[in-house]
Amino acid sequence: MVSPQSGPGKAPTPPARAPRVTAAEVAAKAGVSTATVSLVANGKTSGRVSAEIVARVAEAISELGYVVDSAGSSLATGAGNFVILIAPDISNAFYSQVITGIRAAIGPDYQLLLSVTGNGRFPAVRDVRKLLALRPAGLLVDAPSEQFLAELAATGPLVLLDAPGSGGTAPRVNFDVEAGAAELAGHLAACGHRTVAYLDSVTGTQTFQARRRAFRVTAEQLGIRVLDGAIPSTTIDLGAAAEAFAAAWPQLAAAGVTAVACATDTQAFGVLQAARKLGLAVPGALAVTGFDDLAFAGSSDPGLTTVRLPAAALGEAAGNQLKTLLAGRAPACTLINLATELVIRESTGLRT
Amino acid sequence: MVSPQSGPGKAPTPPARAPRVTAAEVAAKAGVSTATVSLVANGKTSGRVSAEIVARVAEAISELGYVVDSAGSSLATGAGNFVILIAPDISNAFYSQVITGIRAAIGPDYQLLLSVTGNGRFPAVRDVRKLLALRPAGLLVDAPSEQFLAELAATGPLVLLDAPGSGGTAPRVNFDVEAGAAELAGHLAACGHRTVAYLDSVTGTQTFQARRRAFRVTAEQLGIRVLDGAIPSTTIDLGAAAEAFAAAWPQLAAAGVTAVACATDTQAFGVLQAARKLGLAVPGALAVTGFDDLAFAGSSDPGLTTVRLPAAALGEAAGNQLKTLLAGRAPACTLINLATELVIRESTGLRT
DNA sequence: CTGAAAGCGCTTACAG
DNA sequence: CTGAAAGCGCTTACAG
Repeated sequence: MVSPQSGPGKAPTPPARAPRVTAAEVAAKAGVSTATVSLVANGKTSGRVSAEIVARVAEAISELGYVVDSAGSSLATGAGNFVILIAPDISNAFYSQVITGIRAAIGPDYQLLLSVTGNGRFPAVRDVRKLLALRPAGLLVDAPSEQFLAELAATGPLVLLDAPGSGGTAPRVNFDVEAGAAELAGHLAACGHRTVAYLDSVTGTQTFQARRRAFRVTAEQLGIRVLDGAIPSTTIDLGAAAEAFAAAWPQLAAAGVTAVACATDTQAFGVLQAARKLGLAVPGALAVTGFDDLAFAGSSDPGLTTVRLPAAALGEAAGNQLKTLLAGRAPACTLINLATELVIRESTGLRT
Repeated sequence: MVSPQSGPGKAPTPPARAPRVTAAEVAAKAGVSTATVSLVANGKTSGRVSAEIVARVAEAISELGYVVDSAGSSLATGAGNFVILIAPDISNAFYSQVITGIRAAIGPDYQLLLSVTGNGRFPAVRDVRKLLALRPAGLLVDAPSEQFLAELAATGPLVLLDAPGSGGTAPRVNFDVEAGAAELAGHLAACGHRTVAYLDSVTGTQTFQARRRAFRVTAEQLGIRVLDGAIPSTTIDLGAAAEAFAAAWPQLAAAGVTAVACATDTQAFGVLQAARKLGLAVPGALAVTGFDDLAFAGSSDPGLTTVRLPAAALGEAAGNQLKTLLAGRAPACTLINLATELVIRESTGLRT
């Protein structure tokens, strides 16, 4: 009958923390041991606890509003009941769909928490360790750099998202960015472009290297000259991309550049914005393209030609892989490659 | 000298978890007790541990790569060293800046984790409890509903963001959305609009009620008729807003609506997209406005007139308030109201 | 079918 | 200045 609210002797030392309901309180109320409470709370009762007692304990749990304490549980079992998604830029609109997919896949048994890092940057060793010290049940890592992956070395259930070419044994779910990049290069060639610049993301990430390389290779096969690095790489930030492009434009113009391919839609929007300020007609004077197909791509001025990456499908596939891992099984398929698709809008057009 | 990697008797039962370095191992290596390791690891040594021992332990810590285990620490102290931000739609581009502000303010002592919920929806009681069971050191809650706040009742360090009019005693950092909404109404009146529709967010959230109410009140004072609910409220999603607007347009047109004010930029982008598909000239046939001033607002077609909400400042102020709370102090100021500003672009214009 | 007890890794009075 | 010990809340063999 330990009523936490009414205990007169409760030490009021810390702030006004909510009184934590413990298994011991539930046990007392139901007249059983904490071991039994644990069994019931975790649904491990089959053939181990009588139906009558299960009912009694369940009632006490719901009356008291008991929730298994994560710290205690983690300590005893080795890991908590939550999963952490690490991504370089979670606030990118792109992740909204990825996250929705993940949640749908992992279900209600695990909480999904996001680790936030700087703009398009990955956390330092130090931060990774702190994250691991939290004892997540599993980790989802989006668009990791090689270095990051190395630091992460062998840490329990792990699924990689959008991580082409990474070593290691973790299951991966990728976009077929190469096919998309090639298709994009083909489109620009068909539009008559002969000299283009590529604006890359500053993140040292495989997926961006793959986009850039595939674009370049196909473009050059088709007789397009690709000015690599003519625009310094930027974070995945509209403003940063706008600035970088504006600064580089005189040089690009002199070199005869008629199109800029960007590693992400967000950067492409920045280029569009800068182009407008510079008085450049798009696509007349300059064509612009991205990767992602964010919802905004349909309402930018002009609409953005971009390589669509199926974000929700990525999240869902990754969530499913992780769930398999968490259940202690090996995924049937260790590498999933999702098809991409070129979406043509007004930001590119036939050159006359 | 317990080297975790080399122990031959290590049970290989679970997956390939990284060997966890414990305080006991550090203590053994440094020839001290775990109590001393704890003191050193937490920087609580001043006047309690000799410089020589501090150095010895620190060296062992860095050699072993020891990180204080969050579960153990949480259990012992009552709370972990991380903070959770709960927001209805974290993948909104808006939060990128809020998060940056928060991180800058709380510094490296606390990890920032985001709780992800559905599109513009708040987590259920069940999820909140699971979150609290994780024992966060503090909570930041953005744009909460009344109901959510009630469920949260008295749970240690808590700061509310963009939560006008909420009861309770938690420190709050708000936008002065009323002033912005009034300014917006004034602008539409000056442009000659006489009948406007308001597209609200479906979230049952104070900040949205405040935006809507303030807009309506000022608009009506200025002789504008506001069609409330003529467009059903939507989630903060471009596509949902586009659909809702398109479906409602025949009715709006019949009622003489010449402008749509949206609760968020994202929804406004949806209306812009739908208007384009319907062949409506913006702002000629229809003016559109939002709230936020996302980076995209400058590159939509046409540029979006919107009430700028200083997102980074919000995050930073909230982070500072929380830090004060975490330090056990009471914030000097319990309600911070950040100024907003109307940004006029091409999506609104003088009516002829 | 049920409970007593050990142990997960840490922190914090308390002795010395 | 330093360490032995209790305790945070839970889970899991192990007895019964």
